[in-house]
Amino acid sequence: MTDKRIRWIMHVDMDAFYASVEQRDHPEYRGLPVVVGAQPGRRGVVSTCSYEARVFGIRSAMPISDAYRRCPDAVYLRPDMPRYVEVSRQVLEVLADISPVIEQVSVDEAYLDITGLERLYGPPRSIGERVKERVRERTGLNCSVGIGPNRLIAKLASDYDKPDGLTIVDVNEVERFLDPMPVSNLRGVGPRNLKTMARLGIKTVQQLRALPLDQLNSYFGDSMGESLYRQARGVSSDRVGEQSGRQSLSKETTFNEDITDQEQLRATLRGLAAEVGRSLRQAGLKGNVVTLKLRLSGFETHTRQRRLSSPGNADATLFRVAWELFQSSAFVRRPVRLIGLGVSDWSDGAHTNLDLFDAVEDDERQERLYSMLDKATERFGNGKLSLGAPLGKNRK
DNA sequence: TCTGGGGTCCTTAATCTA
DNA sequence: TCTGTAGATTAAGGACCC
Repeated sequence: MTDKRIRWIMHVDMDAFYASVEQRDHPEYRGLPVVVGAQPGRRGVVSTCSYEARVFGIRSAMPISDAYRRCPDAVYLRPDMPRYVEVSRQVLEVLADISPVIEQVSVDEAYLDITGLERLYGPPRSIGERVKERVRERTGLNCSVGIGPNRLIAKLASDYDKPDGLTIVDVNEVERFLDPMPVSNLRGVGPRNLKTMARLGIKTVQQLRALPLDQLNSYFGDSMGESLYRQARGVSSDRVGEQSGRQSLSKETTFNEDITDQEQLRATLRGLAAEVGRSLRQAGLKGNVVTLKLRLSGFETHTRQRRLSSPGNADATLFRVAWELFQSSAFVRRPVRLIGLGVSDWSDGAHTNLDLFDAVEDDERQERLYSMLDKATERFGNGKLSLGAPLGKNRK
């Protein structure tokens, strides 16, 4: 039997998280516009900025050059992720003390299922106040809290009154809460879908709700159509803590100027392969698919991927495949703005003797082994080579 | 005009396979 | 053996999120 009780879901969102941590740790920054993100003068965007910086029109995801133009005297800082992760861990400890059903969705936000905690802590508002107070005591930082019957409403509620807000939406108030809201607040409504909405004359959730499902499907596709239909009615999952784990792992880098130098690209890709390889090994993961990402001048983006003959996480393997993808692409002589390397489709633990190759630490020797294998494959074909598990059959 | 990095999920077209 | 087809898988691109 499924539990049909109305649930109370809480969403906790740290206010201007990175910037607030910096202001907490550096009293001299308090009261000043603080911008955390790329270094001014280089390519990049704003990660987070303090509320003082927002007065100048600076926002997350804004090009750093734009932010600098708006406020050259702001404090510009590079993100210090290890410190933010540490503070995030402290916040999570506080939340775990309140409810055992908890799900961290990013470094600065989390969902809690607080259903049934009323007997312990009082009504939802008291629980929200308790969370805010405890987080402030433990970290010295403010957060915004939203509480509602499901994840969507909780999240919109925490956004509703920022910073330092606490918004509770009862199940009977959901539609009234949603009605005046701009559709851009809904999940999946970015610049593109917003344009389509504008063409249809839809600005608010109330207007969106007037559209029948088949019409939404025809404008936005079946999947997005259904999602919008449900969101407009305040319908969403109330499950907390069912994370599916990571699906891919990648590293990428943007050059300060577009480059064509093959040696520099090769060296960068080798570095990325080493970083991805290290992260994979730390996580105990091996992937079946290697993806090369290229962004050319003009922001033209392409990916090329190849399935490995056996799951891998060795630096040299990742580099070799990615470099081959690059060289066999039509982009070899084009100026490159960004290059990235990713790995996905985790193996279920199947092993082949190719693992022996991957275990060879010396990159040059490993590449020689692989080139010998490639030549042998050319001459005899995969089927004739005895390499343990059948090649290309390691899929789930 | 300018658009990072690291992800997820969806759509579509091409290709493989029963 | 050839051919057509439907469904699954793969590859690429894109929208979006934090």
